[in-house]
Amino acid sequence: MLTERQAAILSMVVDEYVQTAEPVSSKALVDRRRLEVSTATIRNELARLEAEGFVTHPYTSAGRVPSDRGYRFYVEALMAEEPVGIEERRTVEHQLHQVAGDLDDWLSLTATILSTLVGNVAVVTRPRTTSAHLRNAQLVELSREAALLVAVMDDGRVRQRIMPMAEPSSQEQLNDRARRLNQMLGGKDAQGIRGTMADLIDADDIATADVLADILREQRIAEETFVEGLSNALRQPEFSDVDRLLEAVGQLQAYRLRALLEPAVEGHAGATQVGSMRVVIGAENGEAGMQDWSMVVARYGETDASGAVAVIGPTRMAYQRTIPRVRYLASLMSQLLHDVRQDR
Amino acid sequence: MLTERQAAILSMVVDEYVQTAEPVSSKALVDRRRLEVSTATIRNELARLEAEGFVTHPYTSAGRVPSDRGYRFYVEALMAEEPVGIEERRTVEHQLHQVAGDLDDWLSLTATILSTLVGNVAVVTRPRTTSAHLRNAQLVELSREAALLVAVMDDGRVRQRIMPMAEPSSQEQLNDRARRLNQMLGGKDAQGIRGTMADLIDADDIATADVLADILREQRIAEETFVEGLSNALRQPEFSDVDRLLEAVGQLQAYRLRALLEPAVEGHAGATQVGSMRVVIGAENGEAGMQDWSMVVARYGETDASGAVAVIGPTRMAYQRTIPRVRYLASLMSQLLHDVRQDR
DNA sequence: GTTAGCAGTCTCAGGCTGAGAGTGCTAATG
DNA sequence: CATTAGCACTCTCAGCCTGAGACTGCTAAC
Repeated sequence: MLTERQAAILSMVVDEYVQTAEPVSSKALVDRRRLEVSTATIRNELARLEAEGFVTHPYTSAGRVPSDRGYRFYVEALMAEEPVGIEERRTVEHQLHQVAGDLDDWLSLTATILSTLVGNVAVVTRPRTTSAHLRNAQLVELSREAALLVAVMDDGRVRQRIMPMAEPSSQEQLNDRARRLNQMLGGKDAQGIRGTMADLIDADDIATADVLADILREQRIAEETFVEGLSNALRQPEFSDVDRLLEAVGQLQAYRLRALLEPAVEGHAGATQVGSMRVVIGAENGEAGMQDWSMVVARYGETDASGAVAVIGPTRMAYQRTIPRVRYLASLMSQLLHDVRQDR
Repeated sequence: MLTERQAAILSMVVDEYVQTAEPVSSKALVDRRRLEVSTATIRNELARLEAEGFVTHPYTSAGRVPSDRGYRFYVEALMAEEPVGIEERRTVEHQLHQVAGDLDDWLSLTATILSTLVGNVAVVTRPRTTSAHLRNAQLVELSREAALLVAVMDDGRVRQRIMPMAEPSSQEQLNDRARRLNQMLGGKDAQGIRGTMADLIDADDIATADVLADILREQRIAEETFVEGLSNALRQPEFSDVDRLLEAVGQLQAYRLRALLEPAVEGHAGATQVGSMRVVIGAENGEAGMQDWSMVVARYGETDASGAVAVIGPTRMAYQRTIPRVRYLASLMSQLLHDVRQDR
């Protein structure tokens, strides 16, 4: 459907536009790419590409800009990925191993690294298990009437909650209570705990079990989603106008991003899979107000506990660079997660 | 030094300018405030105020704008605080009691609430103790070779760290180890733990104690500082220009805010105390690039564990509203913190 | 199929202008 | 002596215009 030359030209248009953010003229292509043909020939080809819907015209006498369809074709058929260099890898891995072992640190650092690598907003979500199980609960004395409940879950979350205690108790007594609860509730998910609650007699035990079930079920978008690099993204020329910029700041709130990410990870939407990754371009995500945004998403983790690593930015995005880098960081996260979860 | 009328006029200029964000003309004052004198009289007074440095002129034929000195005088002598209404209090307290008991939740929610209340960026820092003490440590089995160390500190922090274990151990054994460590290290600060380490023999005990000391000493700005309301602040007319806006986004990074807040809390800088609070106006903070920003800061907590609640925004800030609201939320936080820490 | 050439289209920066908003000063007033 | 009317003067700002420049699309020739 596209001749070889047309494909080559489309590819150049995308590359050029991604780099300069200016509509690409026939002259620019001939000059900068040293083509053997004249601008008129290019113009003819561009006109055909436009007829097929791969590029558009902002106005009569402006150069060409890739359309969503153009980007899509580019990503699927034309693009040569820019591999993650050795030096780049070394730096990233060094940074990641720098931080002490804590899942949260890794997630947030990964987002930061990815964001600087690609110059756009990076989002990393915490791995979600189909249903979290209690690994361990502890009670720490705060005062005679209140204790701090610390719950460790098998998805790596650690959550704390201040619990008023009906019956004043010492740390010794709290230890006993925790041991008892761990014995009865350990390894169970929220439903399992609720099921066991009938067997509990002590009021504080029941209250604690109740809170534990709550915590297991709880999902807080803000805490589950690590977003970094807002200011990186905002430096893009597409936001040189204040309204657009404010609009962007609004759209890039954690909870909105989460909503955007969800379908992409699940694989609805027009998203197409490219080497285990999903790339959603422009209006392909159905979201209103997000028609000019693209998203590159990779899952990481295993089937029973997986999260997503993603980059979000204007459709004019360096897909060549972004896609391999998202894939790379997702694979690193998979590895880290695997190490943490090994032989349970 | 200022006549009563001059003071009244200055006050009106501030009020008017805060509201409209437009330089205030003599006519605007007479019209909107129904003054009994003519615009010419006002002009004379304004000229005198300008000679004294309380207001300035952006250009020859523009109205007047308060200077830092003008705001300072206004805050200290003229302003009538706008009290926090009953209804407002009710909503805030309702929201705060809504969330489950966890210090982090309160801190972040407080920042969010404060930000919406005053329409600027709100910053809340975690209470810092002179030196944190270990309250309780737990070890949870992750795999045979790794455990999750969960440390609860007396400043309310709960921190986790994945620990590789030299000696493979079951949860039972980890429990024993935790009990032993709590006995020896409980209640100690980083220094105390390092002092006790000589008494430990087991390699894993030593490694764990080492990490605990680390955690106790550790201070992470990102985790200690809750910043909310960026997009609220950016809607202010002073950021109608993209460069300024981007500049603002850059300045409002957590680590920068922390640097800004520190001296204000300590009480260096030109900051002056107003009813247990500090108000830093414009260039009074020495920071370059922050000359157009003001800051209202209140400490909360007790002498041995205190944090700060603050609002940061353009010098054109509704001090009347902001100051009482910052004070109010700081007092709420003090109360919450007191409840958590009672009779230790 | 390619290309030179040209007319036509559209944007954009820069200059110009008149309206409008304010001020500062002066001289008159109570 | 404080106040005020009045006026000349200053400066901004939005709107308009314009010419340069950038491209395209088409035509006709190669």
